[in-house]
Amino acid sequence: MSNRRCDSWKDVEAEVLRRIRTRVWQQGELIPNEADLAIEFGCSRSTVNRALRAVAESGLLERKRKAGTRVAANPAHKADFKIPVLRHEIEERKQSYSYRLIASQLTNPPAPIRSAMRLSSNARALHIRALHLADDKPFVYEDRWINSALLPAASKANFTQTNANEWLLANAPFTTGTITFSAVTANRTEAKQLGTQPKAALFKAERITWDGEHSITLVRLLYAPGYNVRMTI
Amino acid sequence: MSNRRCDSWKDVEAEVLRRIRTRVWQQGELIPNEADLAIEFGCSRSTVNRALRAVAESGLLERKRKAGTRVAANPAHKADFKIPVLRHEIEERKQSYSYRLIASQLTNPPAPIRSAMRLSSNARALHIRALHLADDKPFVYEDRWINSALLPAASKANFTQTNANEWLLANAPFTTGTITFSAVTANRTEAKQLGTQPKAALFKAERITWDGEHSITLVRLLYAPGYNVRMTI
DNA sequence: AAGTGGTCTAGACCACGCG
DNA sequence: GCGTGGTCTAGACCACTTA
Repeated sequence: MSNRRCDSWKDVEAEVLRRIRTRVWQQGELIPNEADLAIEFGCSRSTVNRALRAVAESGLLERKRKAGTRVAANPAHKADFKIPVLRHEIEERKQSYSYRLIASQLTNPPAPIRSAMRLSSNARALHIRALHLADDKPFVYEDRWINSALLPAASKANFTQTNANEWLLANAPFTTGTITFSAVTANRTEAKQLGTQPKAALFKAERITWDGEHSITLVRLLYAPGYNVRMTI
Repeated sequence: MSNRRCDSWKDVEAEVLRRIRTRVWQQGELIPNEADLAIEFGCSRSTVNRALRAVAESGLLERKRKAGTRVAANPAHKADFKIPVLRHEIEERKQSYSYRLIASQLTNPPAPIRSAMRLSSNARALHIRALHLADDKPFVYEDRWINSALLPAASKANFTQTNANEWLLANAPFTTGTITFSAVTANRTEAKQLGTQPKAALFKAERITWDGEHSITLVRLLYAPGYNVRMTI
């Protein structure tokens, strides 16, 4: 029982996970400190530390200096979500991707947009509407604003060929931001573009990205009926 | 330019991120190896390693043995999503949480459910329908199946007092699974329960969790109109 | 074959936060 | 105060992958 040799941090991690799952270590309970575990597992404290940190990151352990490490009382389930590039998402389904620009104009955004993007009241932004198609059927309706003060080149880009998302990936990568999912009812324009009935339930993803204090883009994506987002816990 | 002292791995990480953002290191470009960076930053290779691993986990760097480390060509934006416990989500909005059990019965699930949960055709499962309320207004309609073969205790649990999610957290923690978001149109029953109009667009979250090869629970949550899920990129 | 990241070690010091 | 986890170091060996 005592000589559980673990030669790598993954071994330690696996053994720790086993003890949590089988409740050798109960929920909320304090587990031995790193030094003792290092002795028990026959490895160095660094190795134990690496393993415990990994498990803690997944939410199953809570660690505090001096207080020690305990099994999470209610394990915060986390899911990891990778934001897909539309083209890839469609091609992964073995459908052909295409793209159609509907409109593109430099204009003063309405107040809610200005506010969300922290733009001054007289600022201008590039307003783009476009359609992404899978096998020539409407897949996503995109309504986007780009902060043209921050990205003047955007006004000159040709968005009939390149879609805005991919242009931004190449020209303004490495951003932070938030993404919001919700369900909305299609209005007449949206329904028409997506080829569905008005009042259809649509999945909506809204994303705003930042370069430090400056907003880069605010985009609303409306997905054709039947779409879903899947994440692994 | 050369003597960028970095005393901690967070310093190194910050400097690396700065170089990526300001394009000192271009997209797709190979960056110096760990040993060289350690010299440049005046720290040990372990410290550099720790920092680069952290950045790579966030998707901005791609690392391969022998091939070296390069700035990601198209930075896979990842978002981290923590699955909220309904009670906490509501209480964080400073609303009062309450819960109402609608029905609970042990029965043979329909084929799609059996298939998703990998249950045999004659298996029985606990079918629960319930309502979660915020300030006494319907917030979420829950339709859940619990694998009673795996969790016989569930059949005896009193789900009029404790909601199923919290019961499962206490009795079947540490699971894996998938979660799916979509938009649906409310049917008559759902609309009635949530106090909305039929055909309203509702946000739906469907989650299935596993204990190894055995399904534990399949739950469908329908949120009252206006709900959204937010994640940080 | 050789260079790169991946990992382990033993030891050290430190920062936090409980009592 | 003092035990805990957090981190850094210098050195070593290994595993993978490309050239």
